[in-house]
Amino acid sequence: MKKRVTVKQIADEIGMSMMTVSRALNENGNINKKTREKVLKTAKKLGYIPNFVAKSLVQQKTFTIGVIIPEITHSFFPEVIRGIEEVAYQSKYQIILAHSAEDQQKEKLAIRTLASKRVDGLLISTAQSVTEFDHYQEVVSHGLPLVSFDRCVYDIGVSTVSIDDELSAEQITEHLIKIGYKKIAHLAGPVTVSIGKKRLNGFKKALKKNKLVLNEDFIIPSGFQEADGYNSMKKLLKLPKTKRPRGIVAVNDPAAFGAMKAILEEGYKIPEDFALVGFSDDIRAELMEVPLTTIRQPAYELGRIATQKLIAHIENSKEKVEEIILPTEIVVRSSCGFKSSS
Amino acid sequence: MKKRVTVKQIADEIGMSMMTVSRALNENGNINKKTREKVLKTAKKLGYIPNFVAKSLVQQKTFTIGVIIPEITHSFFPEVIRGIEEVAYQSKYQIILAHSAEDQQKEKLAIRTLASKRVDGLLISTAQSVTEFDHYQEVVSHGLPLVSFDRCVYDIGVSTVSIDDELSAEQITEHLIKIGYKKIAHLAGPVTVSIGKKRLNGFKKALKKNKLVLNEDFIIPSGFQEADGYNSMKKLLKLPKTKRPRGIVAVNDPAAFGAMKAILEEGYKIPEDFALVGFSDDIRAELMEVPLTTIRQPAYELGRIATQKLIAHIENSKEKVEEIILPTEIVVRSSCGFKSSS
DNA sequence: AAAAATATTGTTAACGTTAACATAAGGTTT
DNA sequence: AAACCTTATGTTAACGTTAACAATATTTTT
Repeated sequence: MKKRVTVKQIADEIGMSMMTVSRALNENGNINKKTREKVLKTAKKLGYIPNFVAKSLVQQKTFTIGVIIPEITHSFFPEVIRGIEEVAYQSKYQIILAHSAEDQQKEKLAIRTLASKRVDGLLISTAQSVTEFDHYQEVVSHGLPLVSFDRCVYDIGVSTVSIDDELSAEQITEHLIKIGYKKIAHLAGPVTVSIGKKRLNGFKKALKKNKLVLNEDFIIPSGFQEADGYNSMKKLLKLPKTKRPRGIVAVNDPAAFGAMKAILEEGYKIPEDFALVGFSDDIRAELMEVPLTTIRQPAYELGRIATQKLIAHIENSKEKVEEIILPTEIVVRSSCGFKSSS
Repeated sequence: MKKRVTVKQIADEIGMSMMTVSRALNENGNINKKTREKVLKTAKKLGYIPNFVAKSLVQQKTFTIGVIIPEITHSFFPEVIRGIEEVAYQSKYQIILAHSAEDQQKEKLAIRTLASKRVDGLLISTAQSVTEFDHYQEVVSHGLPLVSFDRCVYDIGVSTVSIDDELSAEQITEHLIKIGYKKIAHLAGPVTVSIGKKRLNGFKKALKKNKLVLNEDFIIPSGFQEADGYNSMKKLLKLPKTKRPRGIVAVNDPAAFGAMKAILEEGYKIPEDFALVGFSDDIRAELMEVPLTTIRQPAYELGRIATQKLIAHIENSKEKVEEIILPTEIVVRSSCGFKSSS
């Protein structure tokens, strides 16, 4: 490997000080036009590549954002990442991507590593298995800006960007109720995760509002993965027929896909035997054997806004901590058994 | 923001030298057990977070890998990234993710930025619009390890990890021929990109091998996006009926989805009017209105292997440059019109 | 032409860490 | 007890850059 070219070498080459070269390369401060041209020419000639590591050390700033997501293969997250990347790019930040794979330990470690790498800020969507938040608190107390998105953490003094999970869950549950379903179950996410809890609350609220009794047995602790939905639905199908629900509200689309698989596998029909709705409008939702009624989340927009907020926090320590809520939309397809009146 | 805790502060606190503290924290070298415990305790007490930026500067190593991908929303890439992340994680590397959005300029800039950030290596899948490769050559000549994956660049002395695009394209084209189609068109990717060229070559080879004449009009310059496939197919559909192809080999699944849309939109049937095949087994392929016959690529595995190879290059400058080729599998669904004999 | 203002360049130290070498303390061998 | 290991710790310099201040050259003002 060639010896790397440094500012010093450029300086020696043209017989000037390092500072002058630095100034020329950064186009700041007062500097003679000719000098600058000479520096730039020499830099090019020698194949100079600036060393951001050294620069970061001096300036205490890396222009890097850490992004921690729980599951990159859910179509929601790549969309979010696209939004994140785009805004970051415009503001000259790069992103370090870490994948917690829904695992608390990995998430903790990722946070620590990213803090060590001195990212300027952190964007986190909480892993499913996370039950305590000391690790967030820790970095926050060190002054590292953090924005919590999608699966948020509240009350630790950070901005959050999400949709109104409770309201959306209420709406989609109510949609089932309006169609006429009365016995409705919820494949719930872990309540330690914001969206798990909020969607469950929304589900309950819809029942209450419509004066339906809440059957605790119809709240099935599940998870965010397809396999979770599958297993939970299998459990429901083991109930005697009269004790089974007729409508299913899954905590998200992957779980709904799993439930759909379980239902169809046992020879039941959707929506004739079971009405099913999901949450998040996964890219596959409209393509499933029975197209899935779901809630559309503005993933790309969410990524953009979370990043804008984070950069605002990074660049202005007085930036207000906010809970930002983005609008959703219910997408009615056939899995809920709704007959359009047209 | 709290003043950041440094090795020096720990050293002062316990009245020892920075070097001793450094040794204790890194668990290397000779050090008294008691001293080490004291250091660790003090580090914890003060809330010490090691500064990798400084460490990177000294050790000329960042434990960071740059990953540049052209389109994060194609389901292929998130899978690849999952593989990359996993292997990187195991070897204690982080990944900086950059999105070229199929744009040459962005790709160039990303490479330069990542080189400046002193990533230890680079993993690149070439953007669609890339026509020259100086920017690869440049970093390579600076001694920065690079592994080219999926959409590869050859003859610049870097390892490549891909599937056998030519053979796979030949196989899937031949599959159409075997079913009985003779007038087959190819929605081609840009030939400046490896997979564009290789898949086109495979297509041609299949025709030749089976003694079909190659109609140059049936090679439609297209692209990797759904819109590209849609537009190209629309063009084909404008041809008088007798001049139209009966089979369509799309350069990848998104392009095939676009073509499918165009075909169905005009009231034609698949496979009755047009047989259609794609490439890459996008997550949606099996769920489409007409399930798509395609080539399955081991995306996750590809990410893993590319990363293993890159880390090998990083950690051993004598590591052999290789062209690694992974196996594919043809996935026959209904869009090709194949009737299984069972 | 002296004084003042401006433009340009240079010097020193710092960012936080570790490599390489140096020293000291204690234990062993002969 | 002199010579020699070991083990533990310390010192100095370096990684590549820029901030803060200092100095000099040039231009403008009076």
